[in-house]
Amino acid sequence: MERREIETFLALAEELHFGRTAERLHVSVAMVSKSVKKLERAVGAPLFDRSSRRVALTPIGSRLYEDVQPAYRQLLDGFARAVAAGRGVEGVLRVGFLGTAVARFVLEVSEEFRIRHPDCRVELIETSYADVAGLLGGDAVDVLLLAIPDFAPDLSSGPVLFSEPAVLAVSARHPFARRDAVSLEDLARDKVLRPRGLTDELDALTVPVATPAGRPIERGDGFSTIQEMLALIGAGRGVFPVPKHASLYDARPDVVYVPMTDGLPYEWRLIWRTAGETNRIRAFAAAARDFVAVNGNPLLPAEE
Amino acid sequence: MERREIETFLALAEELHFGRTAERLHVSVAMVSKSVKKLERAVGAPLFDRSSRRVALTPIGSRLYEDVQPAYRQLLDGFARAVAAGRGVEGVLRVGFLGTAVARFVLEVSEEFRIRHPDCRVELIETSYADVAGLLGGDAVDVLLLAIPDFAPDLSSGPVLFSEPAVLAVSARHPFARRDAVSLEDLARDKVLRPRGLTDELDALTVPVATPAGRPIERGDGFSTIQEMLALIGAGRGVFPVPKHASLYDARPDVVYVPMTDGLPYEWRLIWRTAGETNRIRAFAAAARDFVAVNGNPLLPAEE
DNA sequence: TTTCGTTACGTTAGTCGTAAAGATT
DNA sequence: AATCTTTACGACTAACGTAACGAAA
Repeated sequence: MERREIETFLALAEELHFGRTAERLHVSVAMVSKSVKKLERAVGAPLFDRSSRRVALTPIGSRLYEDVQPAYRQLLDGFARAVAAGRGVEGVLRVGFLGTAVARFVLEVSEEFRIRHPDCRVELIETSYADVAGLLGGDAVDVLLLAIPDFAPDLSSGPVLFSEPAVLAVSARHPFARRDAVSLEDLARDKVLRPRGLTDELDALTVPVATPAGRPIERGDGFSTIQEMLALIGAGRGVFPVPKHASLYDARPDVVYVPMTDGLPYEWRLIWRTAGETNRIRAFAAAARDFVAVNGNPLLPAEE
Repeated sequence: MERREIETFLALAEELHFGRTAERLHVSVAMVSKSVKKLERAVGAPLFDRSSRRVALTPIGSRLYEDVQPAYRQLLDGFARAVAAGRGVEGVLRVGFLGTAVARFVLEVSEEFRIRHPDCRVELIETSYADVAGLLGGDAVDVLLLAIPDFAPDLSSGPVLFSEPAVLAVSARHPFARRDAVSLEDLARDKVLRPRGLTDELDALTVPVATPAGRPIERGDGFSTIQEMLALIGAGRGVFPVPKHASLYDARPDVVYVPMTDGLPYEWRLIWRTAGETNRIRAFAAAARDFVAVNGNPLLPAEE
């Protein structure tokens, strides 16, 4: 009972003519004959009553058709649905991002993506630090724009889309506020705020746990949103390294952004579950790659 | 989406382990890997999230399983039903016969058949001449015990089970009644009764339409049952050739059976629709063949 | 180091189309 | 004679297992 035999049986049961069946299936007439014969051999009884003038279903063949036709249809439907979800660039793609600033980038890439693939709707989902791991693991978003390198073995990431130096957000009254630059080493002199809900591992990837010289970098209050973080900074409760674009998008009188000399650069890339990779994701990643190839870092002024 | 791929997918979705899946399907682990990969390639997305330590369904894989599992089950059920109807010797076999005398033979063969195939019920259906063509053509019986050679191109027949000479049933007051024998030539001197509902072709096969010398053999009144035929004979309304065993089983004072010198012998065999041939039929034919090989003609006294 | 999934490769079996044959009207 | 199904045969593909390899704990 192979797929080809079933398809041949169903087609012949409908056409009742070997020639037309062969044409419909794009195979030779000989193959139709052989496939039917093989199925009949497997069943142990003729399925068609045929002469060179007439082709008709036997009672057993008729019963088999009634049973198999809907089941096979259902099978094809299920398969088609899986293909649409996997290969087809249609349906819905859920793109997560972190912070309102990058929303602009995601929006512009989505615009390009929508032009290329009009059948695929894009849902933009702003997420908090706490959800970074949860969202991807829990199948709440398909792809996430992050500046954190691969942090889990079952995740894949696209190429670096754009890179930014780190700046340190400090209170306007903080001693650092008057300096031209700070280094990682300086982080040991204050407390670094901590995004709430992040695993220790992820937190360490965002901000090192020790300075290059080996001094521990202490963690301070937790926060859930960017705004909350900035409020804590303004109140002098600690410092936090952010990508440079934040100095443009999140300017506040009580917060100063000081360039970091040796902070890890923020390398933005798309991240998705390896096991959940689909054509939609590949297409979105391609659109993002192509977008930055033309426009460069969309969050910072073009460099001369 | 081949059968093997579907089975592998379903088995792996249930086992979540390549080794056990391979064992269950009696294939190598390599084949499981390749089949799954091929299906994933066709779908365009991973169906399993797997490492050397863990195998889990992806959302797309999970959805595909939900869709495919019941459909495939239904497909197998339909196929199994066809196999049971065709290859399996189980279910019901409807055996038709003509005249109560041969019922004894059919009964004894059924007895043997039942011993060989306890899962198959046998239904005995006595039929009238009128139904011979209709019963077989209309799927009312599966196999029929007849003494008429192949009369339709889409019918098959087994070997001759037993053979009997023809005798002519005549009225006890008929001139033939005192003769030791009659010939086909004599049939032109009276009217031959005609089974009702028989096609001309079938009627001609039962009783020739002309004598060897070319004189027409006229047909008389019609009858539907053997008893009716005998009543007409007794009343002197005509004659009718019957197999010799009728002289033993249907003896009546007003009817005399005269041996025919050149009548076609009655060659009893099983007949069935070629397109409806099943293992049940083959098995019943085999039982009948074996029965007569041991017992000879069960309707006549054993010859010395 | 063990367990488990993947890749490589050579053998084997089966698929397929062309063309000739057989059957039916 | 024309139409339609079946059989024969040769080229080719892919299915399969063994064994080596790679990754994970």
